[in-house]
Amino acid sequence: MAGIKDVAKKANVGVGTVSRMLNNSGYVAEETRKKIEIAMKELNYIPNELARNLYHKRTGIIAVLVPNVVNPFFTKFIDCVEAELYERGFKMMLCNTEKEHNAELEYLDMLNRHIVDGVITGVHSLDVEEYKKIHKPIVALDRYLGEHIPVVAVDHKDGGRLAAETLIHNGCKRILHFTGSTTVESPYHERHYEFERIMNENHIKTFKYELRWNRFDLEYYREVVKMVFAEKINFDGVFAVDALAIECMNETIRSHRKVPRDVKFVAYDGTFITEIVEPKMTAIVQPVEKLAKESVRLLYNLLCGKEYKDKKILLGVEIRKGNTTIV
Amino acid sequence: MAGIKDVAKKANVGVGTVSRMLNNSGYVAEETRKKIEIAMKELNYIPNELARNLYHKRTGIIAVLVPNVVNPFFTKFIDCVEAELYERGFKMMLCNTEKEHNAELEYLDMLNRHIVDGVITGVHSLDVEEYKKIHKPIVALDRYLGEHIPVVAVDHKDGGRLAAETLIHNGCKRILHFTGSTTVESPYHERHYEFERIMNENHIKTFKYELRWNRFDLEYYREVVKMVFAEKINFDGVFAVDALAIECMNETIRSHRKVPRDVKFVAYDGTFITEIVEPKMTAIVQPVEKLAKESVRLLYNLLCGKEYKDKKILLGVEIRKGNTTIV
DNA sequence: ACTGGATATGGAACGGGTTCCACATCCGGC
DNA sequence: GCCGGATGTGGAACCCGTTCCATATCCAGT
Repeated sequence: MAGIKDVAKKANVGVGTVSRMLNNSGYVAEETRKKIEIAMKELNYIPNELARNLYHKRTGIIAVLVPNVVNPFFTKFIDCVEAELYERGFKMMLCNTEKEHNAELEYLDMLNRHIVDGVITGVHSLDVEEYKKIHKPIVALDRYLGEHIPVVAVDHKDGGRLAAETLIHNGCKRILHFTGSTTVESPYHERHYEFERIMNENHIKTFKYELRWNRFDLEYYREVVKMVFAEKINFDGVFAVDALAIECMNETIRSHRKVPRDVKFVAYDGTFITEIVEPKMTAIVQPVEKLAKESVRLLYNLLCGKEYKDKKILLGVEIRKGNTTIV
Repeated sequence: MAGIKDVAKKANVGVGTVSRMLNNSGYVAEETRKKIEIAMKELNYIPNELARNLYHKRTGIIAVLVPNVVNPFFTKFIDCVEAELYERGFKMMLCNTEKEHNAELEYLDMLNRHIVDGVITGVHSLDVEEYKKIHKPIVALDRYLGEHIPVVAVDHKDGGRLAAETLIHNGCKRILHFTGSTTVESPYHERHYEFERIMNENHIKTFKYELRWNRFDLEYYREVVKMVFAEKINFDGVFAVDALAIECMNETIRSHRKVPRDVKFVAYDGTFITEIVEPKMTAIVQPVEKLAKESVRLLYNLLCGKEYKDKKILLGVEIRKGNTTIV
């Protein structure tokens, strides 16, 4: 409860002197320092960050927007971003936009209301127009939000290529291919275009299913798997995001077909869940930690007012061979 | 950039009137309202939340501390807490204390520095003494932090009983039992005490392994599994937290033993990962969503200054039968 | 005509820091 | 002895809203 004025009075100095001492700025005589120190201790003084923030117009808080927290890709992203922000003295405000569709707007508005200093958004929902209005530090994860907002993503085209080539080398002829929703503009579509292109080139049949926008939960993936299996398609290869690939594999196993003998799987993302299933999944691995680091780095540059030439950062992907493919 | 003063000047009114209008408090004539509205629009005025916060001594931000974000139990907890806080108009600041051991202290200090209004802590590290000093809204998840801090937890004793009885009914005679670290005081130990008690009562041999404090990651679990398997113990039942149980099962399968025929598994927590492995795991399920809801409810009561009789909230657990046990 | 409550408004004080300017002192150099 | 830079200090102004008090008007009731 004690404020800087109380400290100043108790120590018989001016408020300016106390402030200078607290911030180690300007001159304060050693003797005065001690007097103030004693006064602070006696009054149990703790600076009120709110008042500081008001003056400096910054809070040291970054909002991170994700469509879903539970999806391991986003979980890991959040985890890494938090660590990276912490390193640079920032705190992370986390926002899950899945349930409340107006949450994204609300969190963006926080930029204007000076509650957060910047935003990292991995959300794939809002109209791009909303972002155009805002000229504050924003970085996008895997999403195009207009010219002025830098994007961090992986080389999805290469990811699509790796997946396609792997399934081809494994001799797959009839492939289930689950793509993201095309209602949002995002770099990730590249992997599906490239995948299809290569499959076409090689005259391999694919069965393409477009997933619904903004659903990343297990329940939905189960629905999709049930639906697809009901069609009794004869397939020998699957390309899908981690959790969906896994659900698909489990259903395959439950239908008494062997993996990888009868069906090969390549998962996209390569989060930890692809490593805890048996057989371990072959996966295209996104370097989530690097994505997080780059996102924070870019945002930090924006915050410091540095010029960023990096409007788009593209990181490499790798394939991690598991036992859902043979070669 | 425009402030309330600019608006007042432009609309030819006093700042008080503008403020009253913004907050819908006190009287403002309809005509004046319109004038102010126009001025606000022209100046593109957005209230500065920071100034508001300073006056009201609140930020609407709650810090949530967890030892690990990636562990699905905590992930789900965070997810639910965020949603619940959002409902009540609060934002969540997320802190992972795993990497930086002083992070916990720093985030607690935010309470004093008025950066956050309250704390929900699921962290199992800091000395309880640190918490005793703080008389601000704090709620603990599954951890005792002293008389004055309410705890939300599940009935671990019952969980231990359910696990024990299940393995016994399944005819297990030699059981691997992985317990949490006993260096922290937490309600969760109850499950291990009860489990051991029942096993002793029934003269069933257990092999007990105490896990290291504050490690919830896969890498560590793998190490533990490798270590235990190296001992070539002959076991027919396992009781462990989700991810560890899964790693254990996978290693079992890789050693060409059949699940559940040769070895039965009961996982503790029952997060989604126990549902995506084949065979699906039998698990003691913690009602994470309820834990989150109760945590937020208690914290909210503290924030409102309501008396809480609820110093300890105990929620029920359930067993979800999967295919890693037979009966 | 008088009174009192409802309606309406302006502006000073406040919340708790930071910064800057004015001013004072001390010391070394010429 | 004078000058100028380094050292040191107090306090007003500011950051941007909120609240409260003083003041004013209007209208209905008696």
